Amino acid sequence: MATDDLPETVRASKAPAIARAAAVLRLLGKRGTAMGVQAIARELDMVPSTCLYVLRALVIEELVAFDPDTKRYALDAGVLTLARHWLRRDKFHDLAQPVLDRLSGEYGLTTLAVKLMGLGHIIVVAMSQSSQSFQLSTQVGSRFPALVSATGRCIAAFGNYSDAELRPRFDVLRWDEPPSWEEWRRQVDQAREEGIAIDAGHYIAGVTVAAAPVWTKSARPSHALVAIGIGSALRGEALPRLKHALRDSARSLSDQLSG
Amino acid sequence: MATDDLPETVRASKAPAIARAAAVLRLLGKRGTAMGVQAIARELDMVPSTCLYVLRALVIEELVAFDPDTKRYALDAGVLTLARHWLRRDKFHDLAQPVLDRLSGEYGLTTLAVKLMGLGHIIVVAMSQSSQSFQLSTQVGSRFPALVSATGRCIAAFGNYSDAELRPRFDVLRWDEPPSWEEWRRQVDQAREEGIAIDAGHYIAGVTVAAAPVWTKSARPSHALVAIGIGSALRGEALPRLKHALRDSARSLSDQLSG
DNA sequence: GAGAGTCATTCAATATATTGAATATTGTTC
DNA sequence: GAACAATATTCAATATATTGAATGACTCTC
Repeated sequence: MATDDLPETVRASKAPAIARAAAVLRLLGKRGTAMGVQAIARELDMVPSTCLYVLRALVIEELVAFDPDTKRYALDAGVLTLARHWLRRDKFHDLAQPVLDRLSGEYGLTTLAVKLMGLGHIIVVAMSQSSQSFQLSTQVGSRFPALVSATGRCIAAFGNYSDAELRPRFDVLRWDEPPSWEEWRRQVDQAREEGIAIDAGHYIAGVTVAAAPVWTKSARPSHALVAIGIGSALRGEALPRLKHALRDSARSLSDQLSG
Repeated sequence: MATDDLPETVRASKAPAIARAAAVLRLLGKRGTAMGVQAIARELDMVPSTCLYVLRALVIEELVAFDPDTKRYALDAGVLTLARHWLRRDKFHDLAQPVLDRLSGEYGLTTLAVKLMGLGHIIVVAMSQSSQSFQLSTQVGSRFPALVSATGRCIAAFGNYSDAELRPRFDVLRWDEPPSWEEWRRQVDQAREEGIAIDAGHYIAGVTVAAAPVWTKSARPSHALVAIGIGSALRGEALPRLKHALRDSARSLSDQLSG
């Protein structure tokens, strides 16, 4: 989920405490600073006493740290352990990392491997940056809206979504230089033909982004490889070569993951 | 917690669903492989239907991924996002990283920053390895028993725990070359005098580990800096110098964190 | 290709987590 | 330093999550 205000999420579920707990964790993550029971409860529309019990349970599980002096709650290191476990067994992460390193080194840019989480958002699961490229800094675990930038065109091109599903999501995106809906649709079509999507300075001015889909077995792509280059780095000859390399790498990964 | 079989954890709490959810997450993390409802329920002594509802809630929160084909559940990338948030605002992590990098480079060894979670265990929150050192590989998020190795002596020396608390924990530790209780107590005393703890090949044969405590404000140290060197790298002159450097760095971090 | 065994899933009854008002505690203002 | 305001926390009543038996779906065996 992403709503963070937990209206139907809680009501529908048979385990609402879990939805509340997750919302608390996300809130504490977003804020960063430690928060009191009341503040958390207000933010999430929870009853303070309920919030307290949720927090206590999370403290026991070491997902939340409690400072007895200030009576404030913050994320605890337990979340790190979970993340490490995830990274250890994710096949895609393992296979993608060396590919990213090679691409980064060869073309002198930043590369990402992302997991596509439907139409909601994507999550960066691996990253590699060339020593020469400026830190177009993104971290593993970062989330971005699904339809933005090159990855967004990739999802739209290969996800078989209807315009009715895409349009409302598209309309709320934030770009440096927003494309019109028609323009974007054309670029999506082109991405479908070429097997790779390009964002030429729309998402971030002066930055070119390329994204190639990776399939595991389902009808829709589950992941994508992304390359990010400062505009000048991908002028002329370089971009076509990169497109080939990225597309081939993505295909190769798809094969390995399906087999 | 850590028991993972959730006996009193669930019963005592006012939000048992959260304890169950955490246990499920840890189990899925430990196993790595995707699991079915029944298998998870059996492992954790849960009713299958309850387990199903817990899993569904976790899937909605994107902490668990569900494969509709195989009907198996596994950790999802959402845990990454939480971890990233934790790393972003943890003051200790931010301050410790450059210190670790400097120490690693200067002495050609692997350094860690760990968070001390009471007498149960410690969690690695930052790491730096010198290019020349062999990968004494440990990852951010790794957990170790609290009392083992140099960190263990550090905790025992500065934590003000009674022998009655320490002994049972000590007796179940696994070492390459286990020290006797008396021997260990002497080493703990020495650590208290010197302000830094050493494990000379006990935990892992041929590997010397040093750990210096970091205080934030409470009576007990909250973190520690750790240096790990292949035996020969810390013979003779090198070890005393490293001890000084590590202790000074830990002191300096303590000051910065308290201020 | 039928049958047994396992698995995921549903459903109504009950044990229980959630609620909000009341109390205790903390921090703040004059 | 006292009184206030805001917060954390407790507690019993109720709305509800948990339970386990029953159903449906699946896979493996002969």
